[in-house]
Amino acid sequence: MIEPRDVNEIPGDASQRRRHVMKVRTRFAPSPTGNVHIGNMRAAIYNWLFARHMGGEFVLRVEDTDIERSTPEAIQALLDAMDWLGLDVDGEHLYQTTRQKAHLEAAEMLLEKGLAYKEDKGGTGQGECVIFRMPGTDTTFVDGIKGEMTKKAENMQDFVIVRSNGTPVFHLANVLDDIEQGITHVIRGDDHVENTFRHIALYKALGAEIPNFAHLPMIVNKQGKPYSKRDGDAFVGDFRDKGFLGDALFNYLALLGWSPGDDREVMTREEMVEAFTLERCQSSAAQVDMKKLTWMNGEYMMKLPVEEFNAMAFQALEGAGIEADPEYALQVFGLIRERVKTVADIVPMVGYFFSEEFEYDEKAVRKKLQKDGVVDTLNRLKEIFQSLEVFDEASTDKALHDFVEESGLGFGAVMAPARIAVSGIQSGPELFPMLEVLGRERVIERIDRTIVKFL
RNA sequence: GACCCCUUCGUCUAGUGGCCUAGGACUCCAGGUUUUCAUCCUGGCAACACGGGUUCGAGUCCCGUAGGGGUCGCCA
Repeated sequence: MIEPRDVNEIPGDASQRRRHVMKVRTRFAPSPTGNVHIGNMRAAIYNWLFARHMGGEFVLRVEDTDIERSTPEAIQALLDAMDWLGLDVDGEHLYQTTRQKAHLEAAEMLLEKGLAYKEDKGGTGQGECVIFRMPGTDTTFVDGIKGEMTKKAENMQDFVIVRSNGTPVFHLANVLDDIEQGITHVIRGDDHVENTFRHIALYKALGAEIPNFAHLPMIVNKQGKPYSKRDGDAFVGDFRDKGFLGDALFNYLALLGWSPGDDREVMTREEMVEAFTLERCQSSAAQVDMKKLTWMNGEYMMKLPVEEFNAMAFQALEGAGIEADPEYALQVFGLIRERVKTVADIVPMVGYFFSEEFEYDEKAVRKKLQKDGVVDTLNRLKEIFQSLEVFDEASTDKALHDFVEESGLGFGAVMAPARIAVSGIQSGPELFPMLEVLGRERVIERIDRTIVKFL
């Protein structure tokens, strides 16, 4: 049996001390319920980062003891989410349901040693459950993030480890499985701090070496309360649906409660792995800032290889039920590529390229189109475009400039109506490349339609 | 209520006793670039929760106060 002082009383940073002694191994132990909370996912990210930084291993344990919710689909969703974020796992996954026998045997052993006892707790008549006896000594551990934590013996109570129906309770299963998987560092949410005192007692009773613990602050909403479904976007899937990139969310979440110590924010995986330490983690709660996430996502979007961007755009189109000629679509994507902040921006931004039923922005029509002279301008523009030998970016650009010059109209008085006539809105890609992609036929047709409809 | 923990700009953070008249990023505002929008550039607004100590010197150390959070299940 190894005494706790081995872990807690040697001065210096335990994680570094062990680096040379044993390989670091961290874990992610989610319940597969179909949705992973971002707080949990951030914990997974920190575990992953820490393991990679230390040259150790990161393993997965699926806590699937809730039979009703732990469906194959839910497990797959969990794996997909991890894959999306690029959290690669070492070794085989451990499914907790396969461990029940071992859990129960351990409980039996504790019973035999007198470290646990049976009782009908509270006299509820549910039958006897197995209760772990707290040792009656003060407990101290050094949290990798929060520092030294102490709990007095009188403030700790015995707790149930096997229910009267014979199933093991979380505390027992969790500790036993961490031992089984050789976990050296348990990095988890703040809500487990109190459990840690119990778990340490269990490790001792089981004669196992106590791992290092580190507790991450919670992610909270604007009111400072734990971030929940009510606050929206509480699950990893929500972010994927909103068009965020896995790499961007990873980077954002990594920085929510940790910083490399310098001014870097948009960082590569390698840079984050290199810089990550628990000592640099924050010990106070953090709020998600969607604006900053969106900004960061935009940074990642711009760096995305063209092929990847196009693949995502095609997928988005398909998802929206838009059928498009691939060649034409590719040209359209090129036009909007650098203006997109999230994948979800794509469809609303390209709608008018693929349909003649696009909407006209009312305000734009009123302010820019329904003015004296615009009919003439558009008619003239149409004639010019029709007469062009080649209809492309350069030729439309030149033609329009010439027209502006000879007519004495301002650029705004020509460009704005032209843009609205062909796209319905005032903002968008540069006008001339856009005209080229749309093609002469569409452009002229749309100008005609605009005149009939509004002027 | 008991026991633990937390507290720097609106938000994420840098800061480990002098380099801090507190730095960066996002947001917001103003100007410029782009004769659209987005981008980009420049500038600006904006914080050490409060009160006591310790010290020549405190955002940094100590003690209180206030506020916030977590936990107190045969949930995980």
